[in-house]
Amino acid sequence: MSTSARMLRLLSLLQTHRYWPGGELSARLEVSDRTLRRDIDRLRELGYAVDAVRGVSGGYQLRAGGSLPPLLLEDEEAVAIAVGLRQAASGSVAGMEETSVQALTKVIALMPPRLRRQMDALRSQTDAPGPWGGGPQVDAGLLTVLAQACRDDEPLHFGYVARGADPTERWVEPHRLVSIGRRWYLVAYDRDRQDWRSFRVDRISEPRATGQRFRPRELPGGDALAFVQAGIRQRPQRYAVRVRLAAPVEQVRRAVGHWGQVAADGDGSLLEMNVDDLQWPVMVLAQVGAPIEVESPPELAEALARVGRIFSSAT
Amino acid sequence: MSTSARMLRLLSLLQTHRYWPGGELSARLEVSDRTLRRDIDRLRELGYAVDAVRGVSGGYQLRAGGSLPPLLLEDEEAVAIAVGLRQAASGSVAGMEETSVQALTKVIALMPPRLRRQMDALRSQTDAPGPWGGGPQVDAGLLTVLAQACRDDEPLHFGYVARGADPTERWVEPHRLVSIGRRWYLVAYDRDRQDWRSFRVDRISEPRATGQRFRPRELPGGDALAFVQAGIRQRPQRYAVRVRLAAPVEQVRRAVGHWGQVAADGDGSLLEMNVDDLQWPVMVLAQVGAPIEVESPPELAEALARVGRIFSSAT
DNA sequence: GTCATTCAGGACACTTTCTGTCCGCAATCA
DNA sequence: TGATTGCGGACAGAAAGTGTCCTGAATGAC
Repeated sequence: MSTSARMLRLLSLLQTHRYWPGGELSARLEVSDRTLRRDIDRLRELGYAVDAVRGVSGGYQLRAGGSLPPLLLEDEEAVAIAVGLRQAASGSVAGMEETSVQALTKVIALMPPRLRRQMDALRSQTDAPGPWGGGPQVDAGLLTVLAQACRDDEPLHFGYVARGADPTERWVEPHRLVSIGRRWYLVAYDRDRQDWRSFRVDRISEPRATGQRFRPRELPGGDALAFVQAGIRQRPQRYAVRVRLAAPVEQVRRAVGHWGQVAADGDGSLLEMNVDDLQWPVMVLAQVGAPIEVESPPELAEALARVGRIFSSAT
Repeated sequence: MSTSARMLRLLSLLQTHRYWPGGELSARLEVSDRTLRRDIDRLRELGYAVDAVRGVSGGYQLRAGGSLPPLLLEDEEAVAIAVGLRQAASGSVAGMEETSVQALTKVIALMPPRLRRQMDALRSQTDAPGPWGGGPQVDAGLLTVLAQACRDDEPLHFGYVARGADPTERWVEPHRLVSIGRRWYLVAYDRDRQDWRSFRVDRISEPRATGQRFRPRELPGGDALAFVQAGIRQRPQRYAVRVRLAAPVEQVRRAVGHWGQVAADGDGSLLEMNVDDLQWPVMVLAQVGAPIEVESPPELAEALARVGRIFSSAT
């Protein structure tokens, strides 16, 4: 076995069990104990912190060091990571979406097909929306295809349905993915229209990479996020929810999480949140289970009344 | 730079941008083009699939191969992975909990302190319970401490509050973590009581690893899962929810996700789910927003009626 | 304290690998 | 057709890796 391969193997061993007597390591790597010590030294020179314990039942272990060593993952671990990232990328973790997609793309691109199949098999279970799922679900598979095309400078074909328009076929040079709120946008140079456009990812269908490459252009202004924001003229109608609750702040906050602001209001609480969809606050209020006074919007009061009727007449 | 280090560097380069002209690579690694070709060959011998394109604007790229190459992650990517896995480990992804914890432990153990701090900083945002948060939230940080102690055979001190008992201090040899339903259990040998015990993780506090190690004992029967299941005599009271809804199956299923079974029932749907906590079905039913007929349990009907009154009287 | 165990690391001789330079060949694209 | 880029053999010198010594130091069992 070559030195490089052996070093990787050693790193892998140190990562899995964390604590190894030197004899065991040298046996597994089929080298003398001296060489093992040298290998350990090499790892240390590469910046990885390998601790050693001397004496009876001494041994080596990898400690967290200054930089993250190459992660050597078992198959299931890789799948778990991909699944977890997929969740994070589809917005279940605030603020991590873009980095998650980036990491996910990297993992997916390197995954052997069998692992990818395994991951897809888990998809039906994991992508299920659940009660909280509001708004169009983002397809993590789609995201990774787009992210990969951005990274590799590969031109893309895809179908696109613009707001209130007929389906069109696009042929673009993808530039960047941007996540705003709960939506994803692809900033790309449209080859047919010869101009920069931003596309809502949930309206993109059947992306086809060509395997070719293009020379990256420079986005005017350079800031993809600003470009997308400038493009969003009409925001979807939003509700500014403002509700008084006869329950202690703590209780309300536990139900709301970070999806809204909760303030004290006498003995009760004042809840404020901004949402696209009223089902969200309805669910929150159902969980709090305390008397409610809706200040705004009126639509929320109507929604509550409707659900109230249904619930009251439920046998 | 040593050969091993250069190989890792090359692998890293191939992972980040995916497509590189040979000249660029050899320049970055400060070696001749010939050596670069040899390095590429070495990678191929190690089992990594490196594609090459000849001719003008040719180059190299890493393809998904037979095995997952060592993942070389940027700092933010590592953090994203840790955050995503944390979510998955706390049960947001069904069936992946144990593997997620395993992968998470590996990543955390290798993370430099600065990344760990960064991750913890994100914790306040990501761990927020939100409207769906039913039941005690599992602390992923706690889980990784326990998982690591299991892996490294390190004895643990921790505080424990058994069901309906006073707080006690435990001194155990941790064996395995087991996830059942939405709960986590630690199977360990209790040194003071000199016997095997299973501990509910959400009742464990302040685990302290000692840095020592113990010689692993063999769990009688060998099956940690069976051991825990045998220990759970009295299950918490559960509700078998059975509800008829005047809404098409599709709509109901979208709201329910995989948290319950939905079947067609004439024009409407029949929803069945098993829960510990009735707030869950209440929220689901609030989202569906269709007329309801509760078959069981009676407690659900009461809960709905209570929420219905509150909603109806919300100004 | 004594002793066995285990990691640490210098020295040396030997082997192997690695590297750069040279070369002709093959594939690709303008 | 010619320019560009990857492929890979050959070769000699440089560099490294390796095993076998050795002594030292820390640790824990007795």
